[in-house]
Amino acid sequence: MLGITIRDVAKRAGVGVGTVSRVLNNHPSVSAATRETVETAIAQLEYAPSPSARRLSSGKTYTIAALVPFFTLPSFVERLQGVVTALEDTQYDVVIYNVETLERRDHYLKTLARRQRFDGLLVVSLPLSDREAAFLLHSGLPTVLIDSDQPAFRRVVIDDVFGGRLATRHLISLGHERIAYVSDQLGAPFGFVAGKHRLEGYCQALSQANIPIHPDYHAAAAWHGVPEARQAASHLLKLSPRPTAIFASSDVQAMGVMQAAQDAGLRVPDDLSVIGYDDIYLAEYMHLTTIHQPLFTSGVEGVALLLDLIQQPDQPSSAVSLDVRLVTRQTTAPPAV
Amino acid sequence: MLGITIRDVAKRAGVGVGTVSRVLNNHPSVSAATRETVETAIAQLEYAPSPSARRLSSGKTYTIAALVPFFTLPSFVERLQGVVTALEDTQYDVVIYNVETLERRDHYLKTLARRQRFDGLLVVSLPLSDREAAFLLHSGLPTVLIDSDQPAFRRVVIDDVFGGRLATRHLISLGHERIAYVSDQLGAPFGFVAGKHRLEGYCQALSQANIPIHPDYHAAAAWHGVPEARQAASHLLKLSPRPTAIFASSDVQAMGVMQAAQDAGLRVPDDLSVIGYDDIYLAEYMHLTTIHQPLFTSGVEGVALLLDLIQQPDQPSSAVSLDVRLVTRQTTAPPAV
DNA sequence: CTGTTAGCGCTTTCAG
DNA sequence: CTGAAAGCGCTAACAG
Repeated sequence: MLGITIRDVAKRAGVGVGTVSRVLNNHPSVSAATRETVETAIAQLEYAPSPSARRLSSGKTYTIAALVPFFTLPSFVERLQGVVTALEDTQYDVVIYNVETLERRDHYLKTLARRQRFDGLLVVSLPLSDREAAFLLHSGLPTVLIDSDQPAFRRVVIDDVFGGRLATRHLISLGHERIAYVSDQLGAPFGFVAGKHRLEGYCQALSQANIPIHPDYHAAAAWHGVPEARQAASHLLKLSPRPTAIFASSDVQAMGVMQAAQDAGLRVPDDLSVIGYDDIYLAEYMHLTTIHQPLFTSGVEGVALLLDLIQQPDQPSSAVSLDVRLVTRQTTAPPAV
Repeated sequence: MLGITIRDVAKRAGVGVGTVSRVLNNHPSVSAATRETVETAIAQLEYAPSPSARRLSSGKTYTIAALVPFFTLPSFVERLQGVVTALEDTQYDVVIYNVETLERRDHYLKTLARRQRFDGLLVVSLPLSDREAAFLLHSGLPTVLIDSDQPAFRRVVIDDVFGGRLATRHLISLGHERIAYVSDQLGAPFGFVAGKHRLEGYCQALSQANIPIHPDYHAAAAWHGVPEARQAASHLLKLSPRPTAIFASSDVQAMGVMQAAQDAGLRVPDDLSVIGYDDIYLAEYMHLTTIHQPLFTSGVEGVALLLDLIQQPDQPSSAVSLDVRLVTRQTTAPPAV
């Protein structure tokens, strides 16, 4: 099995290497009989083609790269799982690059596009500056964006403004007026825009209901984690008048908010309503009311776009928009009277 | 930049391609002056060597494969993050294979070892049968096991029997005697042994404390998820006498247990103590008392072993054992009197 | 439909 | 210390 080459197979089958290559690649112009012979030889020899040789010769790598920020955050993991799963039945491998700092992002963006390391690139949830976008485009590496909205690319997008509106409207419909919002740093340092968009939706919903927007009711947590959101929410809960509901811009942050509520001796949803965003796997366990967005599916769709783009590189950019929806569980209720 | 080969660099620098290759690979026998010249040429031409060509020629792929079950379960993700992070500053890429069915496991095990697709393989948390072990060993692919204890391999192991003892002892020391255990199916279908080992430790601790082991107090959940553990725990909580404490064999399952407690109107830790296992990121948020095991670190250590093994393939098998420890939070307390 | 041949771009002896 | 040359194993014309 080791050291067996296409030449051995050719000899054994009594054909030329070209023919073996053709059956390997399902080329139509091989007679059934010949194909049969060759396949037998392949089986007998337990031959497996060398990926390296195939890559060099064909110029294709059968590998795509996925650039993912904060690998461990549940929402990114669920997207990534969609990617990995969608690629399972294809001939493509996926190599993962985890981005936790700006340096790494820049480093990867710069190096991944060089030479024929990959047939395609999937950028997950990472906003691209115009410069980076131009660079990638110019590099010729087929690239698809998931959860990132650069018009020059094929991409999978989610309407976070709408999601933010949905969340806030739900709270309003319950009778809340003092509604606070916990987000990340609104873009710094990676330029994530989801938090900003959800804020926008939040403001829209408030305005439409003629509820004044209270800047103090927006707290930006230092990071995307639980403890940071907890701290931000604690601050909010000390305000007077105290908000009766908090919209957290992610489910993970909603967990921090619920912790803060507990710290303050407030019961959810009796004393405080909490709504999250994402609907990660654990949200159900938390009984968390949240905005569901198709995380897994976004990965699957991204792969579909990319494979298509690899086949036909010169396609116009376009966006596939995925829907969000409200999932009502047990952390929201009408405000106490 | 595209289409620039080593030959162009050689011409530009006025040297042979061999010399360029040598500076590319930091071969010692290149004069400082020549190296300088070549490096300048490389920079001017913005040359980047073709990985495909390099692979074919050298027989090395600079890529390792990671086989991971249930990609999305937090404990596996944290191990994987250790792997990805440890590989960041090396020249190795990692491609991920997610295993959710026996078929996929067998498929991957069989195909990954064929030909020079990878320089090494990392098997995470997947027990290997003797047949599979023999197959991998025979294939010659350098393989390291993380959280799996096949003596024929280099591996990173965790003493789950000890961890189980630790958890149970903690409960006993608090005064509990009616201690139940929630696990997965004890091995089926993948043969995971962690649940079994933790059970063993549980039994040991009980015996040492002269507490009789009550078979009814062990419930095997249908899967590793929250709802399954919830159901298993619900069953336990209907027993009489009812257990005063439950040891869940993972933090995710502990969440299900806490849900079941809530369902039954029981307060944690007042009416029921709960201890988990793993200490995943969210455990702290849950205020969950648990057994900490070094998940991230196990990935890092596994990579170290593998890179070492790739350098020197003929090393004896050996195990690196990582420590577990008790982390006391707020879900355990003395039983109500 | 199929055999032959020329590379793909790099690494690595082998001389010198 | 360095240049020339022989592959690595496969794909893709090009003949036939």
